[in-house]
Amino acid sequence: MNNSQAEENAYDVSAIQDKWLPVWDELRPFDSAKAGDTRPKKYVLDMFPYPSGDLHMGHAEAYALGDVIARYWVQRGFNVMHPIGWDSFGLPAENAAIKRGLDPKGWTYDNIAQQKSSMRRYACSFDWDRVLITSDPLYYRWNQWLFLEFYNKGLAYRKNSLVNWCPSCQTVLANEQVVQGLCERCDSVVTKKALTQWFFKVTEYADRLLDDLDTLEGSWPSKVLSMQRNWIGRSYGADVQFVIEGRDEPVTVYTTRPDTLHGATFMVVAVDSALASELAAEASPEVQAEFANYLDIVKQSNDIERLATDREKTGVPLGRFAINPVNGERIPIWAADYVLADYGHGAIMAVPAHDQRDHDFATTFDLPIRQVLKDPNSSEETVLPFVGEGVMINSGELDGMAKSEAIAKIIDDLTAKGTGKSAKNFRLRDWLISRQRYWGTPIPIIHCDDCGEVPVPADQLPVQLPSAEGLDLSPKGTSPLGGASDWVNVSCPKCGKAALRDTDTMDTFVDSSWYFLRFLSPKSTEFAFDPQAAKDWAPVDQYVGGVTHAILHLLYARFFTKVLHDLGHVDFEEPFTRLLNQGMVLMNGSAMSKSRGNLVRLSDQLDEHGVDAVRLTMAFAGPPEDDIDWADVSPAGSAKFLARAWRLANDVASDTAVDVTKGDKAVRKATHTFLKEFGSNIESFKFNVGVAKIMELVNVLRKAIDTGVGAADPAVREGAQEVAKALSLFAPYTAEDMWSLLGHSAGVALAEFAAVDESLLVESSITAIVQVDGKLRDKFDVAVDISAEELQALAMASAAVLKAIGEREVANVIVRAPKLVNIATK
RNA sequence: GCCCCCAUAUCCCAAUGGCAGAGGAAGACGACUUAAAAUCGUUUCAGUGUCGGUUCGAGUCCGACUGGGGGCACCA
Repeated sequence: MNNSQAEENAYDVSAIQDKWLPVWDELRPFDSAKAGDTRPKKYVLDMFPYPSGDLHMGHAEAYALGDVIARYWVQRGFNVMHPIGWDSFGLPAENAAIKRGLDPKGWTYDNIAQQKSSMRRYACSFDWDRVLITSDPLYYRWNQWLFLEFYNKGLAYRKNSLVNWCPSCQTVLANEQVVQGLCERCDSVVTKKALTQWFFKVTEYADRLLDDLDTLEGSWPSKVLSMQRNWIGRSYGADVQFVIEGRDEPVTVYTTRPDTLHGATFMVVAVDSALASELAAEASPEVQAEFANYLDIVKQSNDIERLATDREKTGVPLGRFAINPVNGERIPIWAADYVLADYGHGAIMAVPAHDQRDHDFATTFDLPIRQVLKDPNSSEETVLPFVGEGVMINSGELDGMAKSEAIAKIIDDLTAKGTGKSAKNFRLRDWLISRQRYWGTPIPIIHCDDCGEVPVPADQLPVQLPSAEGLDLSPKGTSPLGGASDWVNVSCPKCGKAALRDTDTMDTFVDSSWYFLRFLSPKSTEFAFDPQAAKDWAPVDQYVGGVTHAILHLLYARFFTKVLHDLGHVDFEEPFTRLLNQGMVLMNGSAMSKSRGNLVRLSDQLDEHGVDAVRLTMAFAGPPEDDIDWADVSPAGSAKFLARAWRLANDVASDTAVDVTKGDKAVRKATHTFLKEFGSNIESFKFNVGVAKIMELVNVLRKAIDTGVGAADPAVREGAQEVAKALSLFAPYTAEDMWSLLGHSAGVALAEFAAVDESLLVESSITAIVQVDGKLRDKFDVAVDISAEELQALAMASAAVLKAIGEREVANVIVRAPKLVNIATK
């Protein structure tokens, strides 16, 4: 193209990008803290990124979709807070630093700068005055403050227990970070190690975390709700006490099936529990030796082996006996690894006739099996184990009862005798938060020989991370901070004697559990977050992020919010009112990730198609929660459409001052039909449908210009303006340039949509359809206010309809005036 | 093993229980062009995974099945 006229009329992606970025930097359309802003407030939040490199296709999708929502509400007249930050502590920075011999800090902040610059180019509608970086002392100081708030409430505590240990990362892991027995980060087989570690008492909030999910029904994806429910895993049953021969204290077991108590023929305790060791210690030397040997074998196995479903049951008898409280029967006690030490009481009553695992165990070791339920629907002998609903047998006065009746009765009896009570248990465990690594928030506790655990006084916060210089960061099972002797050795805040800092750092999920509150006042040195700002803005109205965080992050953030509520810091109990989970971006069916290689590079896509086309493609590909296979979509097609839309603005031949209400009615109707539907499409996350509606309107306007009312008709200007505004959600550069071509000053992102003129949408006639037995037989135009009788008469007069009815007798006529008549025949 | 979600044209996807097609991609044809690209226009393409049920009427609701995806899983 060498003709200057043609150049002026060409849609030039990179020129448009270069033109508008600096203008926006000046205009700052997304500042949310302007003095005197009276617009209603809305808080839209995208999950903040981990700065592991430049932005990738996954970020591009997430931020494109978050932007659609944030920009939409701005153009609906809201003051939208849409902040961004970086979740910048964590192992990848540390591992990269070790590999390259760099400070994790340098690597992290370089990546942040890179991502920030890419976000600017990507035209994210972030409020750049509200940035936070979790590895800044300004931020993590408040992690420490929160830790101490939790500590003072008894919600942060240290205990020695068997914990998940990743031998490769050389650190402990939370339960949530162990996936199928593997480390979620490096896929190493996780082992168990007895260590003294810090925990947050999530279990104290288990009931509320579960019950309050009901309040999110309809506002969060049902998938996330069910994943959280599964994870918390509440079950109801009973605690039952068994007297142990030769032991003063009885042993309590938890069961969900107290109705089967008469069928308990042995007891099993977790081999790695303190109870098992204690019981074995009083047994014969042979038993002790056998037990010790078995415990050794179990300790050497890992979860992968332990969880293998087809594995044969193992265990050893402890030579001890328990007394069944309902029938006085003497039953043997075994130790086995299929019973978990940290669930319930680490001991079970085994009912082999009605539990698959107990049945397997009894079969393996030839233990007695007693049936106490029979299948009421089968006259034949019940196949054991029978776990369905049945009728009680062999159970004394319970005989003949149904399950629920028997459960109620036995709990009453046990309670009366003081040998049991109803109980519930959770799958959820307390959250292990200490990590033996460098790049994280130091735990603000000092250990003193005399005073024990001493919290760092509030006025001494933050406990700053010492410089990585001179520290050996390589994983060795204890925190690298232990090597910073100047840092570790302090005097006790209580007694002044020599004491040591806690050298562990916090799980980075602590950082992300409350960051949405920090955005309210990200620079405050006075508060973690400004309480007044929390009243004004929080909770988050719309949260956007990947389903990968369905359990971990979202559960922890909910927990934090509830604790903060109970501590009086916030007046709400759920952090995220609405949640949108976007899918993943795939290439030919494969996930793109750092470990598997980024099959498609975002920067290449942006260079090739432009920012707008990539963003539009993300929104148009399909429902946001579905995965996008990049091989199935067409960013080139998006670019083509954007050029087509842009040319409309270029073609409009009327003035900004023109009275659009004088425009062509049919074109105006198309525009206002669009306006009516577009908003609800966006609000219900049907972005793909919203884009299709824009395309439809563009097609109408194209036709109007080329072969219809012409480029000068005011209705064409009106339509083109609304196209520019709507396109601003998806393709901000193109939209801004269109807005400029249409004669407006910069800032289409702040231009509110026109109000729908309902009078344009009123139809005078409509196409009525006539079905015979549900099949379409005729259609004709009728007045919208036609009566049912008239419409039926018209339908019955139709030759096509009469032919379809033929000789049959009409049984029923359904009339839904003015749209439909259905004639049912016999 | 238990629980949840999904299945529409060659592909990606639309369709308050009421005409299966909004939109896009790919394909074909035409206009413009010396030609191509770009652009504009026209156009082809399925009865909705299978079986059964509810209904005047089912892609949509219910049940079973098949296929795909996801969650939980030795949690007593």
